[in-house]
Amino acid sequence: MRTMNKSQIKLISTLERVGGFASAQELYQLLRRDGDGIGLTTVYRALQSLLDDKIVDVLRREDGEALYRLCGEAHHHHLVCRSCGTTVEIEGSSVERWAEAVAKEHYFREVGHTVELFGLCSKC
Amino acid sequence: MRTMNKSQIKLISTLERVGGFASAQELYQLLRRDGDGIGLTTVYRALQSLLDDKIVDVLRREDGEALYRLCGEAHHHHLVCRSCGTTVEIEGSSVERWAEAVAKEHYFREVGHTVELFGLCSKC
DNA sequence: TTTAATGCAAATACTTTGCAGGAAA
DNA sequence: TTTCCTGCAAAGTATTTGCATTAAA
Repeated sequence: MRTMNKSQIKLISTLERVGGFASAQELYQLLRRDGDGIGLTTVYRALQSLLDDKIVDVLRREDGEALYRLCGEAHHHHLVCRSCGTTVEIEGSSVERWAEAVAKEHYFREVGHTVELFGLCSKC
Repeated sequence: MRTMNKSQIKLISTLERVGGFASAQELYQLLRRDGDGIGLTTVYRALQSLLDDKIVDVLRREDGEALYRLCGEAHHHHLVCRSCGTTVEIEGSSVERWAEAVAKEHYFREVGHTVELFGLCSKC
């Protein structure tokens, strides 16, 4: 069985609290605000472990910053407003199947995909 | 009409030569290899202008580095080997339609999308 | 004691900015 | 001259790593 240390557990519960996805820097700020004396390095290292153990997923914001979220829930993608940041979760089963097919066609293995939509929401 | 300076033109032709997408750092290296004395700053600034003028598109590599490519050509996506970097261009008309539909459904405007597949190619 | 976890500081890598010199109009 | 372009150096941001200390087993 997997071992899981305190920092990793803290990060998991913070990610649960956040509900969606958050960057390492944001998670760090949230924990510090809660009075936790955790260091930034530890946050990065714990996220890396969680990533290796496939407990969290990573994707990139438009500015290149890494965003982490818990896996396990139905895999979905996001429609993000590039002005105010509003995020809508979207379903993408058809995309999933398409990605699989393309990978197979080109003899690629272990294929993951990045599908994110960015635009302006109705308010912006 | 849009003005376009020498650096911007150099970058456009380099991007044409590359055929696909390339990072600012890569474009800089390519130009230097050709004996061009261009500076990295200028590469970044020219790319930013081309981006503002919607001459180029930007997407993110898995490690967060920005990749630029010319717009206008048939819009397609890529299947990238995360080990050796081999890139296969893939067609994605179904994805295009899906993205459009999702955007409309949520009243989003000016929606662009990022769809990239990363995996291991047959050689790796 | 032996191993794993932590934090600080330093190092990386990409990108942006301030500023002064140079080219172009 | 006046405006735009350029590059160097410095600053900024996210992330990683070396190392010594501490906590845990």
